[in-house]
Amino acid sequence: MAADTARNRGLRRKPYEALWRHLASLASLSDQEMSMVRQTCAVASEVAAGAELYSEGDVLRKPAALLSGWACRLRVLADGRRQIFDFLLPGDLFGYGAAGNRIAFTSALTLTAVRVASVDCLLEMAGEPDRFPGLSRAFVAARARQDVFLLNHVVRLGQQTAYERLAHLLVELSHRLGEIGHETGTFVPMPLTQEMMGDALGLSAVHVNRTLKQLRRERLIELRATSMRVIKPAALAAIADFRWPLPALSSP
Amino acid sequence: MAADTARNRGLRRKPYEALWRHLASLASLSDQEMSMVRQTCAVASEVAAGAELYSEGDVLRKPAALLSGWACRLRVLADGRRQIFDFLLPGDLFGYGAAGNRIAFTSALTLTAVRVASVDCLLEMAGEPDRFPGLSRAFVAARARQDVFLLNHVVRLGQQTAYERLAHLLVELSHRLGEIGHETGTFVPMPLTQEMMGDALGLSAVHVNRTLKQLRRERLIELRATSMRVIKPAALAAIADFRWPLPALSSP
DNA sequence: CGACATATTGATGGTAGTCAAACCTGGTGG
DNA sequence: CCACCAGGTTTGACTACCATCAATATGTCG
Repeated sequence: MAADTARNRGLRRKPYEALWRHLASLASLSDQEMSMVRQTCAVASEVAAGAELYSEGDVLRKPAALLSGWACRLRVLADGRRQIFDFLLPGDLFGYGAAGNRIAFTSALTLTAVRVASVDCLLEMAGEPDRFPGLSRAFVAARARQDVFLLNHVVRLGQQTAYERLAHLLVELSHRLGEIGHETGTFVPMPLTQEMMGDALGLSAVHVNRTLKQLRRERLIELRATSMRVIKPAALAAIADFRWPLPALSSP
Repeated sequence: MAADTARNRGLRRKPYEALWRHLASLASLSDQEMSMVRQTCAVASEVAAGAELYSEGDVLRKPAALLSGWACRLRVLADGRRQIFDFLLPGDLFGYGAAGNRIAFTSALTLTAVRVASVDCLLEMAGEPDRFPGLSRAFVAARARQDVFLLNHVVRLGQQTAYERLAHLLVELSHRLGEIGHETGTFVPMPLTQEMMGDALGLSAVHVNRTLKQLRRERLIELRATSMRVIKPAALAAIADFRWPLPALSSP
């Protein structure tokens, strides 16, 4: 099984670890809330790589979390060009609309085999800020975080060179992986193909390849088949004009 | 109808007309709600061109509507490069965060002199879906609309050529102006300089100029100093792979 | 092993950036 | 009234970044 090899290589992780770490990084959760998060992750389903999680125009009925594996939100143009809006990493929430909206404005596609858990019940809890302030704030922050990533993405695409774009994407992913327990400076998962990076960054796969080569030559990163190591995070961040953390979020 | 003469002259619109038309295009409003919208617009303040409406990181305390004039949301990079995320047109709401978030992730800048009205009270009404379903749905839809514009913007920047990007932007603006009473096919306001278009589309002002020239040569558009006429909307939309209207929004 | 996807490298061309100069146009003030 | 100026537009010449096409590795899985 692909899932086994992937897990054996890295640390053996509990099914709930990514979601738990992710939410905890967004707001402090009560014992009860943490317990609910763990319970939620107990029931998960496997989805193969390359499958559609939902499609543009769908009614969003099934809020969910990614427990393992990667996915992306994207749009496919009439002539087959693809634009990836953002990547979904383990621990990320998806499939719930902003502020009452229930229609998907993008499609979502798995990039690797993934494990998915429904978070219906967490989302309902988050709707009661008085009883569950932690979860409530975490869900608001999760959405805000996604909005910020999208704005950063616009800046990458509009203003940065291929070199800067790639640096920016890699630091961003590195930081996000850090939040779910992968220490920066070590080898972390990187299952994206160069074509996927190209579809996200508005570059051809060939040019992604050449640019990665340059980053490697300069000893800023090190690449393996499905993992990566950021050697000089600060240098990469400087190249990319990368900003982290998110602007502080107000409490409701 | 008073609106007709106003439209023909291109000026002398009622202060509330743009906001009223905009909200009405998003949801049907009750008489009471419409009356409140008009009252809200009775108190407005003038802001000069080039002023900051709010700044990245600010706490959003003053939800407002643009009654006249244009503005934009943007970010300025460390080295002075600017990326415009979207344009605010008369009738547009701004300065209220998504889903409980109260921090501005972008700055907002006026591009012309504008008139602004606080919509605090409308926003509060929108928070009571049972009493004010129309306003409530309109505010949700307004936010969803902005999200869709941002996603479209990513596609423009990532996948389209300068020619396509400009066509896409112009059709989008043309449609939005249509919603607030400027008939497509006639001369409509276009106060953007070529530099502003470039900052939005990730192009140099010089290249915007050349590309506009091409669109004019092909008799797709006609440009005056501060106004524009889209001669062949369908052709422009085809070039840009433009999609309208928004995906239908579900009722709450 | 053979089929297939992905990565790598080279050669070539087109799209769009940069630099620079000229040209409007509307506003200001002598 | 005209000179002047600032900001915006237009055009040309040159450059560079990145796409495309093509061919070869490398790797993975049935």
